[in-house]
Amino acid sequence: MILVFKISVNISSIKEVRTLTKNTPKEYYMDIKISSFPRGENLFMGLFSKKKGISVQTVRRLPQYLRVLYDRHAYGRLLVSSTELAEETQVPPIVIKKDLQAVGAPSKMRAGFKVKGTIAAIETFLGWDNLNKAFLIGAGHLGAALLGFSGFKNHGLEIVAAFDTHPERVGNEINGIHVYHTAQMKSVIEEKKLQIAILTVPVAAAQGITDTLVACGVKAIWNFAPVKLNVPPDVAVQQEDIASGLAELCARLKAK
Amino acid sequence: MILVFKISVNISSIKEVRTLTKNTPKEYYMDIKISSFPRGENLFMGLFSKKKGISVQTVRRLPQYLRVLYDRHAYGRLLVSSTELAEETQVPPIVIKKDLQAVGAPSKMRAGFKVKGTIAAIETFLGWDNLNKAFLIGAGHLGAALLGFSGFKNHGLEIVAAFDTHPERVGNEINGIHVYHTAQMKSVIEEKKLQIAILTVPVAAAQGITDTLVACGVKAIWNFAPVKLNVPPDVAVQQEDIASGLAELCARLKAK
DNA sequence: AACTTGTAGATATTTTTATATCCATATGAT
DNA sequence: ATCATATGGATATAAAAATATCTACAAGTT
Repeated sequence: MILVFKISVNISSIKEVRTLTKNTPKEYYMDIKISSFPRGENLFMGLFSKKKGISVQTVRRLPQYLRVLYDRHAYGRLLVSSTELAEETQVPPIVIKKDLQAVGAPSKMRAGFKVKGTIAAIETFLGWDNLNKAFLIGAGHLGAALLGFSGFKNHGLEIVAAFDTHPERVGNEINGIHVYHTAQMKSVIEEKKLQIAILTVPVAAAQGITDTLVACGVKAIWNFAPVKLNVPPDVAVQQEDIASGLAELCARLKAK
Repeated sequence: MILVFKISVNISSIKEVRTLTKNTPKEYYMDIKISSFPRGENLFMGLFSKKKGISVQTVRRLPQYLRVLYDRHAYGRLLVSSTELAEETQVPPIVIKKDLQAVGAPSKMRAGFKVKGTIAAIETFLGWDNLNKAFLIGAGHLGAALLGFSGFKNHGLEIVAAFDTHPERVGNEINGIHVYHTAQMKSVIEEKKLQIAILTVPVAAAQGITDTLVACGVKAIWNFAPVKLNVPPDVAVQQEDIASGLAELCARLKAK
């Protein structure tokens, strides 16, 4: 059997072999790496197939799509195309297509994605189709802002308790959520079987409270304090850092 | 001149040529793509050199480093290694090293990065070494939280005015910042020559206010409303979306 | 003085993410 | 009925970002 290779190389990849003595005639070589395969007809297809998970970036974009989908659903629309979603979200249509395909959104050829099914697919993927009970620590301005945001109920999150140490805050209700003293945290967490914590306390208090949370068996912490928290590997920490966004804005502003 | 090529190929890349007639003997070929070059000695070095900008991810990490650096500086430390920064920030040391090299942070071989110089390099890069005047629209809970955050002055941002439409908010002072009525926005912006807007208004109002901002010549909008804003290309919009973080947390939680 | 070690510096490689291309198909227009 | 067209599906390519490797060096240790 004769194998005929069609090779096209970029001449700049040629390297001179280290000449040990001055009189040796020069030699050259280059390294070759295969990184792509002819479409479809490869003799050894499937050898390199590896299933991938869904990327973090995709996950972060899903809520945007969801908002548009809710809107279209409210208007009775049955289908929505990636092009249309792109106009609303300013995310490129190809990215949207791939994102939705990744979460298994149902579609109809040449027409678009099915609104209802796509909503369901995203909500299921994120676990937003049933409510998780969460609680908040630190009922200051930011904490109050989060407690006042009713949208969380559409996002699978129900904040059922808040904690603080300030005497003038303890005992209050914010948006119908009772503010307990932090000292009661352990008993309330265990009584209500809470697993998701929202941390909006000052930096100095964050790690100490985190240790308590971990001891209480909390499995997820949404941290708004600008410090990295030390937790055991089975606890998920989601870090929100306002300064990151500002830095990005400043860098973009400077670039102009 | 003789060129000697040393070629090593992965056999799975071989493809069969489409045989047009049944009797033609089979042929095979493969495509070759050069994607790496021998270290240092390439004959055509520099041909492909293209200077790259600093990545978005790097920019977003810079504030974290800055916090640790401020702390070390306060303790009188002169040098800090990427390893040490890694412990505090939980960012891999190699990433830190590359990030700091990218902004041109000064260092000392075998000892680490110079604390003072690195702070200066980051602050200069982000433009945080001199104050930009900003204003905030929407003095609700979230707005008040941002107005109350004194840390912005370390981040090159000085909020000098706030706007709202609620009668009970207009005329107040929050953390020393006066709340004007939104109707006065145009005149105050022009009088104080403001270019950076922080948008913490409800979704329904966001685009309308944005149009006004653009008309007033605002060049940067930090948007906390969960909608994409339509702006001309010369205006920078930085989108903060609380739901993205929540989605990421939920996905991580589900993966466990 | 010779050796060990931890670090930045430079580059290479891998992984992840985004974008492009091509195709089959369903829809609507002609 | 035929055709043009917009779309998802599948795949390929490119770009961005993370991670790994190797070297030179300076500071300590023996």
